[in-house]
Amino acid sequence: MSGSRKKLSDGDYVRLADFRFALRRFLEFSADAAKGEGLTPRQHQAMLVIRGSEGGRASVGRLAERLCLRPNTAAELAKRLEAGGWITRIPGEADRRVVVLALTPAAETKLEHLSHVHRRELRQIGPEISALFQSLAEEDE
Amino acid sequence: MSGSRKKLSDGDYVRLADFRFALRRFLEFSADAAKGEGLTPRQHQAMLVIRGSEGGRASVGRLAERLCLRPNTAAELAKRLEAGGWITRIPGEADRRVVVLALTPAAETKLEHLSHVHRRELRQIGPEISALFQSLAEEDE
DNA sequence: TTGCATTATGTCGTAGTGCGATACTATGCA
DNA sequence: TGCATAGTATCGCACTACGACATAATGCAA
Repeated sequence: MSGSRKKLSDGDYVRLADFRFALRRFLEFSADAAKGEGLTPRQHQAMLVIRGSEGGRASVGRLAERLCLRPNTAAELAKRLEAGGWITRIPGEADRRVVVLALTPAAETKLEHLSHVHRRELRQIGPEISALFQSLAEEDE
Repeated sequence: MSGSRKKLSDGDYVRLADFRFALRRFLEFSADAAKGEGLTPRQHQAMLVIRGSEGGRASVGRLAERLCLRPNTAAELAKRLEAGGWITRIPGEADRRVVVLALTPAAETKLEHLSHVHRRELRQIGPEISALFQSLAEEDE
């Protein structure tokens, strides 16, 4: 068991809270960056899922899976993305139930900028987060 | 500069997307754990902020800062926590504008359980996340 | 082929939550 | 004493995720 049954110390709570705070700050950074480009955070995340999928395309179902959303929510998200001109819908070829989503050139451009900024931020905070993981893994006697 | 101006590759997007996916899965895990205890995710996070603060107590303002919320939103969160019997309000002694929030015994118990589960999960995913940070930091020629 | 469970997506109404605008009290300084 | 500021609280609004439900396509079995 190696101490995982021990009562949590004040320090344990501080470490857990600090970890969540670091996570939240990153999410805030990300949300602000997206809003700065005229996107909602979810729209940005959806665009990244599509671009990071096989062939730069993703179905509504894959969107739901990778964003941890119910399928109907992903469908609404796709509708808003299409209305904003960020994606195009391509009817599935093999299975005509599926709809394949692909980024428009405008979305590609915005996503590339956002991704640059995000990678830079992640490289910045990487060591801090890793250190927090490290301290969470340690036992304090 | 070291290549941060280079065009992003397909692999770069895959890595960024994988990182976000790992993050979301943790947040889903956390949200599910909170709901399993009859708490909203925000309520759980607020409880952790309070417990992880100096003396196990936090003002509404600190809650807002550590949860990246506007002060009015934090006030509403505190109201719901009090209504649920998770916190008690203590009028500030030095400055009577502030309200100090402290966990009830019931909240302490729930938070301890949730924190155990969270620490276990974080120890589990730590290596994976750290590896993702590592791959994001690398240049791919 | 027909029948039917299953899958993928879409629609609608609802609930929760965060925010802006605003207000109120307390503080502290000129 | 007067007044700008800080901390907290209230109200109405907007967004989004979900459940319930609907629709269309698929595939398997008889």
